[in-house]
Amino acid sequence: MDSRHNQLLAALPDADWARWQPHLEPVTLAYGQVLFESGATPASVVFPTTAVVSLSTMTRDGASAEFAVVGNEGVVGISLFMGGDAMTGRALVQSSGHGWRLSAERVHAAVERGGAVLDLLLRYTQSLIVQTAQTAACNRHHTIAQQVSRRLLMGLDRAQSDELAMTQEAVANLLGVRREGVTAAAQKLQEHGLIRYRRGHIEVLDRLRLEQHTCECYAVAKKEYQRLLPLPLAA
Amino acid sequence: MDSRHNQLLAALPDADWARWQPHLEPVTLAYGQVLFESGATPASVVFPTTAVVSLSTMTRDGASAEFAVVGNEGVVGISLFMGGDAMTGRALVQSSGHGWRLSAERVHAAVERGGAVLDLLLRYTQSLIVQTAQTAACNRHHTIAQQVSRRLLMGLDRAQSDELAMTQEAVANLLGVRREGVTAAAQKLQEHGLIRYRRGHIEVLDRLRLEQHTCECYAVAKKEYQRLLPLPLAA
DNA sequence: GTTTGTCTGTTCGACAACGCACATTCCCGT
DNA sequence: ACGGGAATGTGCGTTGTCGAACAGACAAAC
Repeated sequence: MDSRHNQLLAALPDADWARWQPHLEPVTLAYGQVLFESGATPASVVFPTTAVVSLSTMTRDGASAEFAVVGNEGVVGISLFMGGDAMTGRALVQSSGHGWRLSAERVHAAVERGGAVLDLLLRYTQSLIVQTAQTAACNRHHTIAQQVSRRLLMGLDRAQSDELAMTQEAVANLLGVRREGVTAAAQKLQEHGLIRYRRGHIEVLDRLRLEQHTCECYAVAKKEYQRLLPLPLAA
Repeated sequence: MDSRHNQLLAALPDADWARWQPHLEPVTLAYGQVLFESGATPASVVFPTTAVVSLSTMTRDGASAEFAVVGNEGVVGISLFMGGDAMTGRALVQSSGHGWRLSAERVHAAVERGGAVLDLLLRYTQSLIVQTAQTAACNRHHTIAQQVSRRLLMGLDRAQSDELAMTQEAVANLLGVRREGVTAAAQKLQEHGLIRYRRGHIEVLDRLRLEQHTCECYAVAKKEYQRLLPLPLAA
């Protein structure tokens, strides 16, 4: 598994890459694993390659709501370079896979050095803010069906195949809605031939029509990421 | 109006303050004014002193949802130091007042210089992320009454008095709910003696009980701000 | 003091999502 | 091959919010 399968790592200038590369440690992330707990100070950031991580806030009464998804396009643990060490919100592994870990110490050093690395991390953070803000609006205004579609597409962008290994209940927990609501939405999507699912697996058949079916929140977040972190950097 | 009535400016180390002070221009912000439009590149950041600014995302069909509030504790236009020049989301003046403007050029220079100034701006940005993420969860799980209370408290923290100059319809637009819902919530709050209102004015009578009535979202965001930007820095 | 426009109060039906209970179906491991 | 457990399907009644329409009531301007 190439380290540079993570797009942020891939976008590093050669000099910075050379500095980091010896200190990147491979990590295996398993579904359900709590990567960082709310309030804790992470010992390192994680650049996912094949794993997908979900960031969510918990409410007093036990409910939760995802506000961002991080896969091989990003990094988990931004609080380490934003200055406040502790995370707010929980980082939960949503899809098993791999990633690379870099110690807090190295991250801090990179921030002090500044330059292209810091610029990259900050740009990514801005895209994360946009994603979060868009999620807030989505939670307010859009139907469950739209949100399910959005979430599937976001998962797909970070997956290696057309198939997501997640149950409807898992989707419901992420969105913070009832499982039955997700079931109903999934049924409609399947009737229309946009997806096909079986216990714990959701396959996207017609990505284009799924995008049309979704609210704009998906496109807005994706577009903003592409604007802030254009792929040419990764080439 | 003291420049250092803005808490971020007040927290600057003397050396940095000396560098910035000659270049801060006073601005007057009027209710309803669009400070930054979505997609535009701001020419400067604004540090509010008495004004209050609301950050919101617009949906395709014209609805909107506020995801953060910025007053004298923060700065508007973070995209200028985060690297992507353009803002996503609209910055709307919610309460008339004053602030200080600093040109994009100076902001960029400060980022390159790094050090305490950058650290301060990044810490503030992290608190903004927390506020946004919490808003997302709040939109998902909490009732209109709770959200109205939360929003009143957030306005109060950034106001100079116990009275907020805003109509119920304005509150509804911010939250992205119907005006009638806000009316119902305000009535209950008034019955219980927590607030008193008349056309376009809302006075908070019992702040403590209002805080108890609200969801935790208010406290979470406030606490995180205080953790990341403790007041001693401002002394 | 009257007018005008804005703000607030109140109603109705409609609908999305909720909470709960339980039936069914499929996968997986032994 | 088959049983157990997890995942999905379905049916209630209930609640919260919406959309629209209109009545009253206040404040500022003329």
